[in-house]
Amino acid sequence: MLSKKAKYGLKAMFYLAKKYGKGPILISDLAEEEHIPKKFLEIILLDMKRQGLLMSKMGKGGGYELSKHPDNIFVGQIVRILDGPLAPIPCVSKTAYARCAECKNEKTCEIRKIMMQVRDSTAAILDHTTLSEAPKALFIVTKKTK
Amino acid sequence: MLSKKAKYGLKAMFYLAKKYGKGPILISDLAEEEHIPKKFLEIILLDMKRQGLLMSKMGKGGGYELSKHPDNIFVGQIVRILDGPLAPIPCVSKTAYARCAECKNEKTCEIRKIMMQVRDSTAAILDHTTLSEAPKALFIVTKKTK
DNA sequence: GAATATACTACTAATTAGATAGATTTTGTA
DNA sequence: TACAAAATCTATCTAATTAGTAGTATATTC
Repeated sequence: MLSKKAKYGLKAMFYLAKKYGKGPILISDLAEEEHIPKKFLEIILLDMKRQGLLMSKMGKGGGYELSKHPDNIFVGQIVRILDGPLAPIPCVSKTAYARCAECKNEKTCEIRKIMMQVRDSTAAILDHTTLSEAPKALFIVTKKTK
Repeated sequence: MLSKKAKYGLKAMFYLAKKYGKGPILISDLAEEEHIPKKFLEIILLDMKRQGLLMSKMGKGGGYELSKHPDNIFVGQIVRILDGPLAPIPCVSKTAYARCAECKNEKTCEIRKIMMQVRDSTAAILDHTTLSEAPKALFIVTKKTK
């Protein structure tokens, strides 16, 4: 499940993508427009600024804007910043691998094999989709013939 | 993220699948073999019995076993019972749809479009994989040419 | 230096995850 | 029929995470 934090963050980023090139946008405006609690949004935007996706300016005429073109910001990056790794279990994460404490044999673990597929397909979607477009990736599901 | 509950549940189900046809298995044995806290496992198995995936027998010689052939039990069912809907956001769930409170227009929501894809690919994997096999579904990712 | 913004610190409330304890019911068998 | 083994039920409990709020500090512009 995507947290509200990530959902709000994505909403905010898509909003800023639409306004890209028009100068800084106020947190207050963004919060009001997208129905996001303002103080919560502050935290979210700050997170993304720290990770380099946003620029901010204080004082009059200030606000937030994307630090690069929407074409170059992927949805996967945003989700990882706000919700952590995409992998459903840590033992299949590429960005935050961790062994399962109770696992007897990682190589033969059926759950791991399955969740690896889930991770890969999710990552393929989110890491090919940018803020400027509808999803690029196209998925074709076929049955493997035994 | 998959909860520990779901991970333990899957482990237990794969274990019972291996023992299918050999009569009831004790919770204690299962817990010990797979390193799952016994009392927690009780709850998990009971959940799955209530949903019809397991049969149990009380008293001496009792225990748990699959209620049908492993070929006919899909990983997606188990995950849904233990962790709820597969969809990353409620507005793309097929089994538990709910509108997002803050959403202005569901039809045009970019987040929704993306998460719909994630849901569909996840479901395609989990609902084509049974307890008796390695995953059946094969995923091919291609870039949509604009 | 006043007004306007973000940045930072520090809470709090609600929910969920991950269990544990102990009593009860069912069943096989001595 | 009594006993022991096993699942089942009831009732909590604690810790972590999520979601959000309040108030203060700091930077910028006019």
